[in-house]
Amino acid sequence: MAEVTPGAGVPPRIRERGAVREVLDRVGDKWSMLVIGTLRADPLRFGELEQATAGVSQRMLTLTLRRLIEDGLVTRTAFAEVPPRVEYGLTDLGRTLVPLVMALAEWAMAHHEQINAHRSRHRSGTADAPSRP
Amino acid sequence: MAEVTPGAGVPPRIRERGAVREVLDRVGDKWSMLVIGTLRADPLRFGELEQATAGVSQRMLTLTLRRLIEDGLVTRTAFAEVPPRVEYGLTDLGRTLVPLVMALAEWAMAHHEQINAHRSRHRSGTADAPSRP
DNA sequence: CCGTATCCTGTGGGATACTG
DNA sequence: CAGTATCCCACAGGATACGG
Repeated sequence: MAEVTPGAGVPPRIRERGAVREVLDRVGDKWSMLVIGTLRADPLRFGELEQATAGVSQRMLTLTLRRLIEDGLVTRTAFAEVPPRVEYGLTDLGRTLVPLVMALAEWAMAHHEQINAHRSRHRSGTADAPSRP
Repeated sequence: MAEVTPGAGVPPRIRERGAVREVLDRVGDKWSMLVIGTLRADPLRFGELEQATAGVSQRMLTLTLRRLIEDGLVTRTAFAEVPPRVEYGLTDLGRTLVPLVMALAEWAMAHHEQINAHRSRHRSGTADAPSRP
């Protein structure tokens, strides 16, 4: 982590916190990461993206894409054809996020069962928490 | 649940998607990642956590911690003293998330300026998007 | 000191219908 | 096909006040 950066008077912990908050506000929503992961291989059309990202509404897909385009993570290419065709793909910047998305996916697949188990245990019995808040 | 079993009828892409959605629903909120990152070194008391996680309200810190405890990512240890003392720390499972948080932090610090620049450009001029949706 | 309870607001996000 | 517009609800999350 860039401790070398001349942070002047700002402690690195604070800068890190702000940065994490920023990135979470941007890609921590319900669909951004999923869209980026879906586009990791090659560009897709709107409809393809809609199908691939099962469960997303047109509205949210549009909004998500707009935000990602504004942030410079995704490109939008409209072909002047009939019927109209639009393709979305990752920018170089967007591609730098792909490893993180994949890491997140791997972590999730590796541990979500364990998490669900632990959660269920708490929900039902609360068998092992004597000092329950 | 037998990951060794080849995904029967379910394509791996789908499982991955579901897992990503799940993990994002759990740690993709406003404070969870931040709390985990803050606890990465050693356990902290409630008040310390509140100060370290600048901007969090008591309510949200409580709720966030409860969810993390339920999911088995964080431990809560209450010492029967006067005045009362409570310490929160990461479980082994929680610790497996730390590298991801750090990676996210590094990505954010490396690219947030570029993102902000791109966003500003779009907000003001929209100088380079002829076919604006 | 460590929370919980209550109230209140903004907004994320779904459903649906319409346009170019 | 690729969106936009509108309505509406649920809930994340802040402020404040109170309990153990």
